[in-house]
Amino acid sequence: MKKDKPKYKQIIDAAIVVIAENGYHQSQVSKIAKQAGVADGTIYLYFKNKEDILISVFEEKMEMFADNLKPIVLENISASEKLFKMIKNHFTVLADNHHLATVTQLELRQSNLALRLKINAILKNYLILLDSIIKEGIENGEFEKTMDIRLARQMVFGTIDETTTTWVMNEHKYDLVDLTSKVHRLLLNGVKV
Amino acid sequence: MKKDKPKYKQIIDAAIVVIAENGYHQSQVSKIAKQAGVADGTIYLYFKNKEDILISVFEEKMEMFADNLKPIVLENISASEKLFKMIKNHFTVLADNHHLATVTQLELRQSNLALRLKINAILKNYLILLDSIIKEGIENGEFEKTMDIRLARQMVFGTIDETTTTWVMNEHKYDLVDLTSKVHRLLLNGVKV
Amino acid sequence: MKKDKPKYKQIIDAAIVVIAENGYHQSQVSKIAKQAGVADGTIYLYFKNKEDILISVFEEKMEMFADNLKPIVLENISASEKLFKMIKNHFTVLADNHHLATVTQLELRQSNLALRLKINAILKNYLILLDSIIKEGIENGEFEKTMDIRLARQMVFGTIDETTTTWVMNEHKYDLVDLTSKVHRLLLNGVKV
Amino acid sequence: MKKDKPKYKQIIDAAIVVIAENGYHQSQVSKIAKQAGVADGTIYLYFKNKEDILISVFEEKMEMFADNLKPIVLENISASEKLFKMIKNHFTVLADNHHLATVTQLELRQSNLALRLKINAILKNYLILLDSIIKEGIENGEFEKTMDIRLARQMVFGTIDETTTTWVMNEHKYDLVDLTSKVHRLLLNGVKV
DNA sequence: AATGAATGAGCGTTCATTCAT
DNA sequence: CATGAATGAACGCTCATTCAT
Repeated sequence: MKKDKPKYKQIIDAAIVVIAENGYHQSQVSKIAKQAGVADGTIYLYFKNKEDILISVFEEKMEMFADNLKPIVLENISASEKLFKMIKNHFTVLADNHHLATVTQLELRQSNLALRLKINAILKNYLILLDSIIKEGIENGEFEKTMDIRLARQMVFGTIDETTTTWVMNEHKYDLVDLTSKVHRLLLNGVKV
Repeated sequence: MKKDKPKYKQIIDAAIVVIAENGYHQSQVSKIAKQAGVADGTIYLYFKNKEDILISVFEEKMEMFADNLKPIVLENISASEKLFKMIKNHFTVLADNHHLATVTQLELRQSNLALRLKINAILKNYLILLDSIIKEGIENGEFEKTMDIRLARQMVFGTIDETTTTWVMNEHKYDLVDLTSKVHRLLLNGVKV
Repeated sequence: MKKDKPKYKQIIDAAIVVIAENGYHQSQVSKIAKQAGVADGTIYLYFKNKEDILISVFEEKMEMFADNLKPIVLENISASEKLFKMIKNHFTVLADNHHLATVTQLELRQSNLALRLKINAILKNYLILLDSIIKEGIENGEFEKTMDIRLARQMVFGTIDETTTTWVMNEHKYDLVDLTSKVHRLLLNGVKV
Repeated sequence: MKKDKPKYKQIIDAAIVVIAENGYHQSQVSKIAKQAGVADGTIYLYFKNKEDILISVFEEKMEMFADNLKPIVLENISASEKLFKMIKNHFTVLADNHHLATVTQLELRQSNLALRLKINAILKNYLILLDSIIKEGIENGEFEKTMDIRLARQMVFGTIDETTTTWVMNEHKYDLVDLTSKVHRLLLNGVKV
C-alpha cells in the first residue's frame, strides 16, 4: 500500500508547508519535491498528478477531524456537550497546525471547481457525524424538534468555518480555542436573549 | 468618471456572464472582451488589469447588497426584524441572479489570495451594517448583552454564506428565499429548545 | 486568410531550415520561432500546434510538386515523355532545395504514425496525377495493358523515392537530376535486355 | 555470448510485439520488460541502451532475409529466376509475420536518424546480395548491360519496399505474396509494351 | 478612443537509465 | 544474475498585457 510508505506522508507534509508558505498558485510540483527531499519524478510514483496530491492532503487531514469526532459521538454525554467537544476539536486541530489551517481555510479554496467538489465529497463524512449529533439532540429533546437539520448543520459548520477563516486571515493573532465556549453558546441559544 | 461610461458596466456584466458560464479559470480576458463586444485592448482603457475587473465586479454588486441594507437599518423596527429583512434581501438578490450567485459563491473564491483580501475589504461595509444591527439589538435588550459581537456577526454571515453556497452547489434546485424564516429563527434561538 | 500572411510562409520556411539542420527530434517550437524571427506565441496564431506546422510544411511544398505536374499531364506529348518530365521535375525540385529534400526524405519520416498518415493523404493528389499518366499510356498502347496500375505506380514512386533518399543519405554528393534519363529508361524497360 | 542466452531472444521478441501493438513512441523500456517477463533493469544486462534493442531487432531479423537469400544466389538458375525467388522470399517472410512487417515498414522508421543509419548499414549485406544477382544478369546477357547497377538496385528495392509498406498501411487486406509475379514482371520489363 | 497582432514567461509530466539490495 | 525504486532533464502551449496604427 503506497499510503503506508514513508515517502507518501513525507510528500503530503511537504505539500502543506509549501502551499502554506507560497500560496496555492505558487506551489509548483518541483517546489514540493524539493521540500520533501525527493526528485520531481518520485512524486509521480506516489500520486497520479498534482491534483491528486492536493486531494490526498485533504483526505489525510480530514480523516483526522473525523477520526477525532467519531469517539466523541459515541460518548455517553449530552448532544450539547458533544457539540462543544466537536467545536473544540476542530479549533484545536487547526490551532495546533497553522500551516494546515492556512491551507484548508485559504489556499485550497483557490483550486478549481472539480477539485473542490472532490474536497466536498471528503468533507461529507465529517458532516454526517455532525448531522448525527444534531439528530440525537432533537430526539432526546435537547434541541428544537421543528428545526431543519440541514440548515442547522449549515449554521454550525458555516459558523465554525467563518470563525476559523477570520482567525487565519487575522494571522492567528488571538487564541482560536479560547472562542470555543462563546461559539458553542451562540450556536445553542442564538443571538436572542 | 470611467465608471459612468457605458462600456464600464458593459464589461462588468460581460465578466459575470463569462465567469458563470465558463468558470473562473476559463474566463480569459479575450473571452470577456468578446462577450462585451469590445476589443481586448479596450478592456485596459477601463480596467488596470484582469484582477481589477474582478474586484470591480464584486464592488459594483456588493454595493447593491449594502445599498439595499442601509434603509433597512434606518427603519423603525426591531433588530430582530432588521435581521430578518437583511437575510431575505441577501437571499433574494442572489436567487434573482443565478449568474451572480455562482460567481460570488464559487468562482470568485478561486482567485488568488491578494484578490480575496481586496474582496474582503469591500465586504467590510456590508458587515459593518450587520454589526450595527447586532449592536442595536444588544442595546435595546433584544439580544444577549454578554455575547461577542464579532462572533455573532461571523455566525450570521457564516450561516448565510454557507446556506447560499450549498444552494448554488445543489444547482439552485430549491427555493433559497423560502429558507429565510428558518434561518432567521435558528440564528435568533440557536439549536436549543 | 492566414496562409497569405507573410509570417505564415516565414514560419514554414524556418521550420524546414531548423528541421534540416537539427533533425526532427531536436526541432523545438522555440527554435523554429527564433529562426523565423517571431515570438514562440506567434507560432500559435498561425498554427494549431506543432504537428500542424509539420503538416503544413508538407502541404505547402507537395503542392509545388503537384502544381508543376499538372500542366505536364495536360501537354500534347506521349505518356513516356510525361513520365520523363515528372521524374525530372521531382528530382529538380529537391536538388534545388537541399533542406527540403532532407526534411521530406529523412526527417519527416520520423514523425509519429498519425502525422505520417496525414502526410500520405496529402501525397495522394500527386499519386493520382501519376496514375493518370500510367492509365493514358495503357490506353494509347504505349504501356503494357495487362499490368496492375497500382503496382506500376508503386514501382515508379518507390524507385524515385528510394533514389532520392539514397542521394540525400550520400549527402548530395552527385547530381540527382543527371540520373533522370537512366531512371526513366529503367522504369520503361525494366532490367531485362 | 549474450546473444545465445534465452533472455536475449526473449527481449527481442517482446520488443517486436510491443512495438507492433503500441507503436514506436509508446514502446517504453518498462513495457518491453514487462512483455518479456523480466525487470526493467535486466534489459540493461543484455542491451547497452534502448537504441541497442531496436538495432538488435533489426539485426536479428534482417539476418533472416540475408540467410534465406544466400542459397538462392548460389543456385544454378537464371538471374531472372533468382530475382523472382528474392522477391517471393521478401514478401513471404513479412506476410508470415505481420508484427515484424509493421515494425520494419512503419514503426522503426520513426526512430531517429542515427538509428536509421545503423539500420541501413545492416541492410547493406542484403543489398550486396541483390547487387550480385544484378551483376550476374548483366554478365550473362540477361540484363541490359548499359544500365547503372546502383540505380537498378534502388529500383528493385524501392519497388519491393513501397509495395510492402502500402500493403501494411492497407492493414494486410490483400495477399502480398500473390503480387510476386506481377512485381517481378514489372521490374524485368518496365512499364513499356 | 479603439483596435487586435504580437509578445514571452512559466510549468506539469514522462521515461531512459542507474544502483543499492 | 536479477530487481525495481528513484532519478532529473527536457518542452509544448497559454494568455495577460502592450503598443503601433
